[in-house]
Amino acid sequence: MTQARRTRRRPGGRPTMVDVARRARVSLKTVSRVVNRESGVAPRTTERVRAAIEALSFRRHDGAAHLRSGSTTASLGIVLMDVADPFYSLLTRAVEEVAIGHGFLVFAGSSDEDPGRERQLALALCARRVDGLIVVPAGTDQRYLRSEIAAGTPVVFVDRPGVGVSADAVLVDNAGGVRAAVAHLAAHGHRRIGFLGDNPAIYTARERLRGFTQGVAALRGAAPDRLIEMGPHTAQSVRAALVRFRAERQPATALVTGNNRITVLVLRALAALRGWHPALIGFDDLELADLLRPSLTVIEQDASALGRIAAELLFARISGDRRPNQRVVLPTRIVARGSGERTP
Amino acid sequence: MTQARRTRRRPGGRPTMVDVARRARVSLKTVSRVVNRESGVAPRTTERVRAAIEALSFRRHDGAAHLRSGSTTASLGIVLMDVADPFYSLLTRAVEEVAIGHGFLVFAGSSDEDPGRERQLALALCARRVDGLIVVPAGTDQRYLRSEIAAGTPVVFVDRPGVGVSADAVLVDNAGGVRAAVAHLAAHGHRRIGFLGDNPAIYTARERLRGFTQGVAALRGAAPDRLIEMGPHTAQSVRAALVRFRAERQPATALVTGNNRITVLVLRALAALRGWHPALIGFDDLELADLLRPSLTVIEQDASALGRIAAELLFARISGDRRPNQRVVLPTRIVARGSGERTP
DNA sequence: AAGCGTCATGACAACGTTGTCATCCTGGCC
DNA sequence: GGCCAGGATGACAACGTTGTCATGACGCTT
Repeated sequence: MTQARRTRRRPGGRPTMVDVARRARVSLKTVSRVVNRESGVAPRTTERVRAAIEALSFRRHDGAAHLRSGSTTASLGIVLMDVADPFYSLLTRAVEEVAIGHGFLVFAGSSDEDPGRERQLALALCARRVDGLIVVPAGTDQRYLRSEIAAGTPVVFVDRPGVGVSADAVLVDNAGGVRAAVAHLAAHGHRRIGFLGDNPAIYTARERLRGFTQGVAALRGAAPDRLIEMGPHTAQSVRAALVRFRAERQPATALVTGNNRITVLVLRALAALRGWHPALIGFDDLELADLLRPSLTVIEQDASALGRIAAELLFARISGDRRPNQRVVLPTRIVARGSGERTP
Repeated sequence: MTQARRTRRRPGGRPTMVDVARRARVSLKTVSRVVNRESGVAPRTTERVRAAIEALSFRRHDGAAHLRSGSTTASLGIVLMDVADPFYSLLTRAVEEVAIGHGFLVFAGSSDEDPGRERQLALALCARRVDGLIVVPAGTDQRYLRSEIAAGTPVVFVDRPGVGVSADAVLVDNAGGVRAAVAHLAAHGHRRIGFLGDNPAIYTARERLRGFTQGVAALRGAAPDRLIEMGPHTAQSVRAALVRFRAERQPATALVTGNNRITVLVLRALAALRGWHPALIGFDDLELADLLRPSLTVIEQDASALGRIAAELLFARISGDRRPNQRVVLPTRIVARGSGERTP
């Protein structure tokens, strides 16, 4: 009964290897061996330990194991703009898929474009000793990651490059995508093309604007300056921009939108603004794009590939890859469905 | 120079409190006090320690701190079907929002409707000693969570109830939503209503089917049995079902779909199957639903509220709430936009 | 001058686990 | 019978941190 009392673990707490050891009448170390499937434990002993583990529903404390062995925490951190945004949720899923394949778990957090929150999240993840970090930069300064990288936590930037740190980056050819969209519209006879972009503080918004400017510059006789309206956008700002684009001496006959959210706002505004039907190409695909009338032509970017490649790069770094930092740029693709093929 | 050698930490590793202590010429404990903002450290000492922390870019190892103090790991786990599914990504975001408010981070993982993966993920999260678990059950048996709950890790089921365990659950009134949809269609004159549901192995699919059966039973003279087709669905199976529904002696004049994915498949199939325009109500909203023609009437469920309430319940448990297990059921709402108001 | 309270600081153990090394037992060999 | 190889097992330290308690210095009271 003394034995019984010693065996009883404090209620509410979880059993430890010591509890298991007592119950199986072996030493702590033998339990450790069984748990870690080390060789050199007699079958009968293994059996006893297994039974004790089962009876107490013991589960090893991974954190303690990691602390002692100094090995990996088998976890990744990912800081992105918004887990609920379809683009980033696809990206996250792809990262998770790769992580699971390596037996890793994923900590995810949304920065909401707030540089402070980005930093706070990233550093909190480092404090938990994640083995690697995937970051969609929100701020314009990632120097705070320098020491983490120096300390051995690899970082891969995705969708946008990090600033002030040298690390890998996996990006999309934003400018090229918009250039192609402009060329596509031009091929269908458009010369007056409007652009509604996101907040130019965001890298991708700047790049897409750059692509637009380049694309339009390549067209003879197209002067776009007045047909550009950068965000952040609301239903009102989009509507106002469209009204303006239409009221121009030579109204816009086609539009390019800088991201999903803006595309949706434009579609709604156009529906309300009856009687004007400019051609339209949106950046990034939408679930129901093919079911709209006319169905929506888009610049497709592969969020899954972005996440997958970033994760693979990260795992390469985690397993010791010391090659110079890479910058991978994924192509985009125009998916022609109708809205981009209307003629002026 | 002996000092210098002793101060130098092994390259690649992260500095520890001992390293900081040596550099600041104080004891380990004093560093701990400064890091944790404990009172009773002289300003000059605090300053020296701060400087050393800065110089070494020391960051506390949260895992070690948790291990020693036995306190919370300040992390939550969430196991759901698919992070990339808009419904679940909204839910995840809501959970994350509540978690951030408590200073917690979130581990997320997708089960993909695989019971084995659900179990593996959930137990892996427990092995990391998350302070609480939010689970969307994929399998039909969550008994494996009993010991975890007993050991003090609270679990909240969301979207679907757990089986074989007593724990809180936050659900949606699936049956009620579909009943309301059927009533809505009936009010517009429909008596021949078809239902395309998901795999009946899934709780929500069963509940929605139940609501459909109840709703139709409440209509005089409506005999639906032949107008039900459960999944899992593909483009082909949906098309076949629609062809059948239309070929009936009394063809269906209205449809209810059991989830987003099926709604989209039905919309595509109907677009291809020209000339037939049944009324349609889909379960769960879609981003562009209002931009379709006719725009889509849906049974709206509040994924954010689901996640928020589940997380709040979980935090209540984490902070010691011992009230009996709760089952919260959130209402749904019919959002009438056009497709559900067509007359036969 | 002795005594005492307060403040700043440090020594040491402990959290749950794993790595290193020592010990013990068994059986085979000479 | 003595010796040794090798297998099974355990004792102990250590991972990086925090809680407990002890220590020493200082200033104040009597």
